[in-house]
Amino acid sequence: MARTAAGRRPAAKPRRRSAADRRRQVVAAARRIVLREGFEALTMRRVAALAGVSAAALYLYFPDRLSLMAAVADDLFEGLLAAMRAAVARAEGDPDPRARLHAVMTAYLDWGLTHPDEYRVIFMTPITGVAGHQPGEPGVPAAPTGQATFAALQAEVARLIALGVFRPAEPQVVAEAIWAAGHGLVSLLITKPGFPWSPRDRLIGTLADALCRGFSAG
Amino acid sequence: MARTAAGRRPAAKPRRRSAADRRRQVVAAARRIVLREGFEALTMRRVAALAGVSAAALYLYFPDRLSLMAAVADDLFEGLLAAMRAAVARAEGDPDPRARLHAVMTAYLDWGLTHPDEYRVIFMTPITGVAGHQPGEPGVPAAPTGQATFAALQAEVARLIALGVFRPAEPQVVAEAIWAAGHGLVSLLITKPGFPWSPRDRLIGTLADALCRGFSAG
DNA sequence: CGTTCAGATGAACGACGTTCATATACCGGC
DNA sequence: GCCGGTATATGAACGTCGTTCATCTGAACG
Repeated sequence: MARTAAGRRPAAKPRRRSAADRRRQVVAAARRIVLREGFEALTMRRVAALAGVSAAALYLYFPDRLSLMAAVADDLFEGLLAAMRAAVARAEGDPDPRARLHAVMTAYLDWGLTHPDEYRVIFMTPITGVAGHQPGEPGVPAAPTGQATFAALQAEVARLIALGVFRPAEPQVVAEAIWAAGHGLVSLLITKPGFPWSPRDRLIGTLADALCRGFSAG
Repeated sequence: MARTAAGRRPAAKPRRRSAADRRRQVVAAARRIVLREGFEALTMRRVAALAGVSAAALYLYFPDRLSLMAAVADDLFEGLLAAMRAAVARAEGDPDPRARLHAVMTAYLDWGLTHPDEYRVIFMTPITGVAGHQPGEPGVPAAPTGQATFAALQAEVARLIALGVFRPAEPQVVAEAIWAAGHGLVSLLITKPGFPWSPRDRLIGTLADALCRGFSAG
């Protein structure tokens, strides 16, 4: 009953707001919650309240909470993708081809560490029923923006291999390994802040250098 | 009201079990739940029921749910530590010093992938209030067994550096990077089972080889 | 104007973590 | 042997969560 005046029904052109628009509006509200109140506040009731809808209405657009979070993740992915693209563009003219990969990696790590709540939504949201889950049958549909982000990394790796800078290998596997290593660093720093970590800069540099060296030819 | 006959009050010798024993009993019940019903079932009420106590009684031994989970994590850590020790012992006589590290790494990865629920308790339990958390001020006390596990990895790295197999570096940083990379692989495979991953064996081998090569001298 | 029907709602359900007044069982002092 | 004090455990309760459902509403169509 809170703000029905604005939210209940847009009087004039009522059905001009399609279901897809409503969906977007809900996702936008959810994103605002993550940004302003953090990961823990990402709740169906909270999202509904901020979107000016009842909690039950969310289930008209998303079958359950995990699907909503998947949509939010896809939305938040754009921030990460933009940061990585910007880093690549910045390193565009660098003569060392490795610098591009290094830029992509550090951009990923920096973004994750400066946006921990968003990172948790995107990459650390647990999947229900891990034990009985079948790989290859996604419980939640994959996010297109996320696929684009991984594709960018994979393309970067493929280029390095084609140039002979990296030793011959399947770009897919190498990209997955690099992604996993970076994700491990970010997620561990987020999940275990009490561990006596070495300085972050040193940690990031050590891991990025080791991976570059490890995949390099020669 | 279910099984009060057996659980409500142990009539005969109630106080012969000291507080520490009670704590252990609760942790044992929690571990059984993780093993038999999975991570999602690790609930205060469920643990209490299996331990034959009321839910409120848990708060006599643990200030909150996260502290209970920390104790469970320390308990589960022994399984991982044993697996890693066994792998090291198996590779004891190998002439290649890198083989020991390789054994430790693959033991870690294998254990995590074959015990996803336990792995989630140990390494993927989210910390409350990430946003405002101060690194260095642990929200939950560190698990001694966990420290021992990391120390084993660090010692392995230090030995490789001392032997000149690895290039000179601080063992602490290198061990952290290796741990992070391995954790990333395990946690991503657990959290994103829908992603079109390369075969696990190939993934594990690629990452382990790249890290070994990346930190090696020469 | 009357009917139909998708869209939205409030209330409710069961489960969760956590708290609290209450009751019980033990233990030292008489 | 009894008694009061104290630690220990409890059931009930609070507020919140995800989710479901009968009900209502208001636009669209004849």
